[in-house]
Amino acid sequence: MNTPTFRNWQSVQDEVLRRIHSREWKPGDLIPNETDLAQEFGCARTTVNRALRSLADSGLLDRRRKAGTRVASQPVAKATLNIAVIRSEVEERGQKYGYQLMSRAQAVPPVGVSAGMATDTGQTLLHIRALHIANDKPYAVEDRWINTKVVPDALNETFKAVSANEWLLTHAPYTHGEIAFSAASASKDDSAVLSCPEHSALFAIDRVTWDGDASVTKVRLIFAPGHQLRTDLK
Amino acid sequence: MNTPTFRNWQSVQDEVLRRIHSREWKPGDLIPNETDLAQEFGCARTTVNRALRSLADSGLLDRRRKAGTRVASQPVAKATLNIAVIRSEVEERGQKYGYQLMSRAQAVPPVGVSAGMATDTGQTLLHIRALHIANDKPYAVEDRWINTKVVPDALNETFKAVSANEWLLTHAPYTHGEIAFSAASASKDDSAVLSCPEHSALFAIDRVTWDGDASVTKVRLIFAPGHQLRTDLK
DNA sequence: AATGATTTTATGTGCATACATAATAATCTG
DNA sequence: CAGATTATTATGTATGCACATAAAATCATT
Repeated sequence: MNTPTFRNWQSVQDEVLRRIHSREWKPGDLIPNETDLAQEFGCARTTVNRALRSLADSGLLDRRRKAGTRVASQPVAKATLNIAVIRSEVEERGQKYGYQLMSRAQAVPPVGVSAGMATDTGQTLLHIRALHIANDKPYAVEDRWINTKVVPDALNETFKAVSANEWLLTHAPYTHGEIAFSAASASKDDSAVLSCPEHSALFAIDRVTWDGDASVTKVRLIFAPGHQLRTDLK
Repeated sequence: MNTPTFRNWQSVQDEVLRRIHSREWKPGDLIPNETDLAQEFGCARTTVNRALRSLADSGLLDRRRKAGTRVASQPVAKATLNIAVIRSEVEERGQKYGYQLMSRAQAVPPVGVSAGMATDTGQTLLHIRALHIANDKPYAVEDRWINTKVVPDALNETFKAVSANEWLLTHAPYTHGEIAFSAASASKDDSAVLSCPEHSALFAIDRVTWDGDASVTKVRLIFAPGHQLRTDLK
């Protein structure tokens, strides 16, 4: 009986996955090199490379030049979160989106913020507080500082109709950023805005984005009780 | 003056990124097709393809056959979380890892669990509760149900020395899973184990993994107060 | 004008080949 | 024998070419 041929990289990937999964290739095992696999599968090495590279990207294989390819002994599960605009996020749940600006002011931020944004301690930033609403119920509070040295146009925007969350995406490009997820206890203010008991456990996202070595914005999103951030695991 | 040539896909990618970032190509814009870019950059179309495909993977470009490639109008930021074994997670922070099994029993789970795992309502599962410790302080509580129909070997394992978190990774492969992050209020039990006030806001991770259409395990991890899950944004 | 068939076009992929690069293994040298 | 040098090897990538495929655009037909 002959080995069937694998004509495309997807099917090669599937076969490799099958072998890993069936424990034919166990975690930590060295698998055959690309040339041998190509011969076995009846395809070009390029095709095998594509399949294996993709699996390595997703953390299932460890590859090193000369050392070869082995099945990851601790397959690091990678969960990819799509951080979308809040309006899209709400609408994707089939809910009606609403938005309300709570405050907008230029101010010198607390040191925690200026430190996180690497701005001068005395530098004035634009401070926005707003509420995102889903089906007429509070969804999340946005507390944001904008570096107007980097995004001067923000000063001409009222943020009454369009949220800073959305406006910045299309008006202020960024090169990279950091994001952190945590749990926060509802402050008196939070509880009032989100209409929940004080000290409720709330899900929080903190994010800072950068344009090169200058910070663009720092935002904290605090979600209404019960909020979950979910995704698939591969 | 001549356009410099871009000899590898990384530099092509960098150049494309530069153009997007400099707003030469704005969100929503259609960019030149691969053939034209290849000519402009002085490289093969394959190379351009590699660069653009990679950018599309990371969500910065939208590509459709015949329709062409355009800059994503709402660049969905993708945050990739590496969900590692807790021990590695702790050790990577330079802290000493400790582990303690709290309970291990076969039991019929509450309906919430059997529903989430799609097991029969009456089916007995293996229930593990354990504490993960960092620098001698409580780090996270693990509350786990294991489907012994899928992983019978788990019945022969005491989980006294090795955590289920770790054991399962090397002994029970999975094909896919779901993961959710949320905030939880500390129960009386949680607060005792994690030595924190009752009703503290705690960060929680819920995860279910599957082997084909059978669930392998369902776990809830509740972290000590102040825990953050952080990653870079691209 | 609505419908359906056909053409065109941009991306998607496979292959053979060549060379680059990193990391290990083997060898040489003082 | 330690340390430096060189060879070997597996992956990484660039290229030209061919063909596949999805989807938009066009044309033909009713």
